[in-house]
Amino acid sequence: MQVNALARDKGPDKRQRILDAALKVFASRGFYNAKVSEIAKTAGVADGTIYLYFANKDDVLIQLFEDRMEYIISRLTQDLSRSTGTPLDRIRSLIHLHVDLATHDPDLAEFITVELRQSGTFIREYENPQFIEYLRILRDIVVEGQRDGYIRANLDSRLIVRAIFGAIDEVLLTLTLASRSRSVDIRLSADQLADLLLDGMATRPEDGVSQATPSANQAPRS
Amino acid sequence: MQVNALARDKGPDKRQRILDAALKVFASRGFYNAKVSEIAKTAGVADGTIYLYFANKDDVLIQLFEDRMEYIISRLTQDLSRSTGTPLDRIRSLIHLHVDLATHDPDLAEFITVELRQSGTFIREYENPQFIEYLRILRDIVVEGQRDGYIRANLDSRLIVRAIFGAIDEVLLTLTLASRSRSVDIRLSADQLADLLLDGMATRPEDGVSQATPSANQAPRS
Amino acid sequence: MQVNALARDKGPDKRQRILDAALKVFASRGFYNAKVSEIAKTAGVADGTIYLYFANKDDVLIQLFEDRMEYIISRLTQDLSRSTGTPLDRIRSLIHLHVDLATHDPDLAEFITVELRQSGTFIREYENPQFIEYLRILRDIVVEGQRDGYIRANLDSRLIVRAIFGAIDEVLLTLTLASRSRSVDIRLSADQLADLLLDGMATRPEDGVSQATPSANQAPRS
Amino acid sequence: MQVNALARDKGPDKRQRILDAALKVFASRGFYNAKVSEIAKTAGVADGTIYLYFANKDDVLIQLFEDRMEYIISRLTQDLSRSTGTPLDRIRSLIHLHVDLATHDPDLAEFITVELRQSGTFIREYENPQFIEYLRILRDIVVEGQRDGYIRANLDSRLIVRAIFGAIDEVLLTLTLASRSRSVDIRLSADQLADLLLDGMATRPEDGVSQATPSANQAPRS
DNA sequence: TATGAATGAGACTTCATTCAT
DNA sequence: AATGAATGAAGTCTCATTCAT
Repeated sequence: MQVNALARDKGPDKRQRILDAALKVFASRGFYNAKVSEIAKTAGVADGTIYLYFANKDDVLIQLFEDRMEYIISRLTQDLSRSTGTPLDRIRSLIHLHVDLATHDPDLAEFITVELRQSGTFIREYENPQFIEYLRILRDIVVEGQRDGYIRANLDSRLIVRAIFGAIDEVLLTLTLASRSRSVDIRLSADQLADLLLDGMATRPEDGVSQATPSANQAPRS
Repeated sequence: MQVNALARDKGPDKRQRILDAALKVFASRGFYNAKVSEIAKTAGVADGTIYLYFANKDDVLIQLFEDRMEYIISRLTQDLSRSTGTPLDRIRSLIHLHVDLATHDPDLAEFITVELRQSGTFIREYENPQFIEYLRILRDIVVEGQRDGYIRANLDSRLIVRAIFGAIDEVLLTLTLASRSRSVDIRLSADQLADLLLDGMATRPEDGVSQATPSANQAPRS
Repeated sequence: MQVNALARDKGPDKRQRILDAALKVFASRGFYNAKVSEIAKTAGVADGTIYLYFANKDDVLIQLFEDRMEYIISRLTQDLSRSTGTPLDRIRSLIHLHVDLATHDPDLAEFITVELRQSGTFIREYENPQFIEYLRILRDIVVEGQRDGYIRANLDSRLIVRAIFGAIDEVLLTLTLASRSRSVDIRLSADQLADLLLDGMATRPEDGVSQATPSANQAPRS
Repeated sequence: MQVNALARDKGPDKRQRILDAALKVFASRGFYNAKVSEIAKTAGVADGTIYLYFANKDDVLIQLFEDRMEYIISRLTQDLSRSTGTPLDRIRSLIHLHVDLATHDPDLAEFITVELRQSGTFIREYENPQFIEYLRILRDIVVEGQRDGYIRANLDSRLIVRAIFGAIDEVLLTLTLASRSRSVDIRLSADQLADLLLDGMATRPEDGVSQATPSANQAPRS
């Protein structure tokens, strides 16, 4: 009788199918150029069906955000809980996770990267709780790192967090767009990005004449 | 210089008045929610007049980009030519310039920050030459810095450039949105951001006692 | 009698439950703003069930009309057969019956009053046989009254019928809408309305100083 | 420059053309079945043009009401100011006016007759000020007539007003619909309706065998 | 050049109706 | 007989763009 509970009759749940389709369409056209009818066609449902699961087009965007951010956060939480390293190690993990996610799901990367910006302008009142949660997780690591002496305490933790996020975000956007044409060594990029953010771009005395290899750049743990 | 301060009725240039109006409207509503008629009203011209200077709404966006990026690049070129320091100093200057610009023209900051992202999706074929030029300038500094040993050569220069831009961009977005409510010490942020990108967030041996952290907590490195 | 008082789950008759629900919804929203799904919910059935009993939404309206008009006509026939008075007395009875019905079932009053008008425009081809029957009954009384000298024969009987109906209809609409807010003495209104239609509003010689009481107004008084 | 003031460039004002078209379409299809595009086509304008003059479809209905009721009220006021007779004479004038109007503009008659009912349900919050004004004018006459002994004071003036309006309204609706097929002597109907409402339908002693002529029925005769 | 009323394509959304279960 | 998720036709309304003045 009640097919609501599990609802796995036709593929992986119609709501999920619609969200998947929306991700694809939003990523390729952008939210405003995406037509509801195109999402419907991509999802293999009728136009009206979308309105059985979502209040309107905006709501599709919002729920898609929440759905994907939730997934990202759960993956992040998993990875971090497994990580036994220093806060710096964990930030490196976080960067790798992002790069991995973007590699496996370029649409998601582009979507998050492009549309997240608009959410400031688009729906000013929408507070985007999942993204705030994401920033909070990252900030907790930074604060812990500052407390324990791994991270410079004279830097504002919120600024660090934003800088990290911005750098990752932009690099991912570039890589994603680039990888659509030519292949890029994304894993290498992750390491370099982590090096840059953790150790800075300036050379150091101990770097010697011929700069150290990436691995050698890591916080000295001899 | 900006002449929109006076903006007499038959203003300095109708085209410029329209661009100024577009900046204001795009910043507050976003490109897609901005109505041509609102730009016209803000500029004090008739709707049709806009089409005497611009091919269409997209073209207003593009020309606004070019106009503002040109201005930014010219400011940047000036600042850099004046600067006699190392490439690292010049990057620090660049960061300060951005923060200054954003402080003086929050609309511009929000516009660039938000709409630039879309230009990837929005007009895929539009190559955004001014932005490319901007990245080129920054990259030249980085490459020079790597050649002269100021910047770690094992980092991909394009990645460095993107990371710098992403970090600045995100921090500016945050600061701009935040400053609309509460006042923020933006100049301090510029310095910290430069410290972070140039020197990294990890503490170093030579950081010594000065750091405000419990020295005992510092990453064990013996 | 109305059985919707109890309306057990497998109620008296699903068709009747739907009609009762439709009356409620049509009265409160009007036919065009009423949603089939709302009727279904009110009736406690599934949307699709309605189409087992009715061809479409229009058909619900039509059958509801016929159902209620049939009821009104049967009540009317009863009352009139019981009445031994003159045609004028019977018209007075008819007016009272209407006012009584409207008092006991405001939804019905509003529904008939508002939606009947549309049936002229709405479904031009629908002849509304029950309403025609209603008018025929009223007309028979009038014609009889004219034949027997109770009613002025120089007035067109169809016009009299329409005028009576129109006056009742409008007064009921007003009373119904008004009574939803404040309480109104509806029975008194029925008497006055009958006085007006039967004896006219102009004073008469015999009315004397203190106008005649309603009961004294009854004709004939030769 | 400003063509707004007079705006008589293209026929009798575009707003008026749209209202005229709306009247025609609403009368023939009813409000809910009327399509905005049909109004536009009938008016000879583009769909979008309608939204330059009206906020939405509902607004067209409301403004049409106000426009036409204003016209009716102005005609009514003229006629009544010219009339030197008793309140009863003036009510007779009012009835004649209505019948004349309906004769000359059947669409208007049908529109007012059918759609006015819905305005109770349709837009409950809309108070329909013009109609209220109309009722007020009629009621003033009735109250004056009661004060001066022409109209029976034991009848509630509001009820009289509603009964008069209802009777006129219904008779007009019938006549209008009927006259679309066969020709009807409408002027005669006006007289008879006035006789009925003013003097009632019951015969009177003085009516004698061959009922009194309309003119002889006029009050007062004390 | 400038205007701004007018245009009309096209998007979102609703909801009566269907049909597989 | 009953369900209610799904359908998709169709309507309202927006707004970039045009063009007669």
